[in-house]
Amino acid sequence: MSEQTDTLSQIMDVAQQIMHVRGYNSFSYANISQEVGIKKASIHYYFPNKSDLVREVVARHRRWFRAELEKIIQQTADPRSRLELYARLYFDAMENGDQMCFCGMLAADFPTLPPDVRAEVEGFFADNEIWLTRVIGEGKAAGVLHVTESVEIEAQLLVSGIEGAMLVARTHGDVRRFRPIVQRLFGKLLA
Amino acid sequence: MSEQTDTLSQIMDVAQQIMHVRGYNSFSYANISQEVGIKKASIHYYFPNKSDLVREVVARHRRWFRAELEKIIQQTADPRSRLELYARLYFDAMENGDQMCFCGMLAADFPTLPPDVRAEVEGFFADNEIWLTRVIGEGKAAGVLHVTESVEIEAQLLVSGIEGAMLVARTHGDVRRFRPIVQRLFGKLLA
DNA sequence: GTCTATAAGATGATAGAC
DNA sequence: GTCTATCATCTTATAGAC
Repeated sequence: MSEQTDTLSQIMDVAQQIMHVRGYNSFSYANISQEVGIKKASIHYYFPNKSDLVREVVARHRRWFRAELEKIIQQTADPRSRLELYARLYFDAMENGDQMCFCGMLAADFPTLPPDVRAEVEGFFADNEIWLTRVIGEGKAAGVLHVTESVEIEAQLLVSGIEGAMLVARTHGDVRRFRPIVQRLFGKLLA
Repeated sequence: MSEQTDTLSQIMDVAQQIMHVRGYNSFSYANISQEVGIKKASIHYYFPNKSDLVREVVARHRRWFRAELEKIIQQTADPRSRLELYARLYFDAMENGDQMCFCGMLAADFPTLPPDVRAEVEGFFADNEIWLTRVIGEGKAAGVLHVTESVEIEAQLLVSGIEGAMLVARTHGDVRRFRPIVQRLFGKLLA
């Protein structure tokens, strides 16, 4: 049951870990080689080229995140609680040592990404926006959320605010700045 | 009066232009060499190493942006108008073809930046936040802005929201998404 | 100031042995 | 599957001629 993680997964894990901090353009096969303990050439056996590796890593992350969103739907039917659990997803990540959203990092590298990787990164944000649009729409209909204008714009603002708060907080070297900003962002909707 | 731009300025201009799109780690002396029409070695005459060049470019951008903020202060005393002109600064940049904030781009590269460059990038966001804190504070005191809690958090939310809106909009390949999100962001304050 | 020449290292990627 | 060996290319940077 608790079998040793296979090489393929290890490569993907390390790739994600390094990319999460340094971005697409400053992580290399040499970095992975060192961390995993295999030679560069062996990585090419699993992933012929860099875009294959990165595409798979982003797609996996996207699937994981979508599953988290689905868990929230199962957990509670209240739109307000759903939004709170959504925000907690990001709070937890930041408090676990993340200093950025993995896909937010790749968004910055967007012009230099291979096309198939770009599609996955865009998809991640689309997943977020679609889910939030649904939840906010239901909250508006039920009269439990304070939404005056477009539900879509409201959803996009939440995603933007979260991503920007991470990006800027890191330049100040203080991830604790993240939480109060995001709480204020959601507060206007929950007020 | 209209003397040909000197080589030093040309190097800085091209460096900023490329970095603005591709970030710190995927622009090179070779790129600049090609655009400006001088050899790589000549760039080192002006800027001994890459961090010197980038630090100067970011510092120059920061000075320019601070001057823009000062212009707004001179132009109107009304906090609401000042916020509108501040937002217009970013709207104009986006409509002029920018797809990201120059310092937002470097914020993503933060862990890989030389220390002196980091300080300038952080300074840019600090400049924004300090200016907004002042304007929002005055608007709150005058009773012309809708601020219920911390003025500082409100200022930080505006900066975060703007930066994130650019970052996410670009992944969707549609800069037109930027304006309505930012209008909504400011709308909650101006309502 | 600008050039040629060159360095030492990293990059993604391939061929072929074991 | 993993390795050694090798590749062409790119990276920042320096020495020294003009």
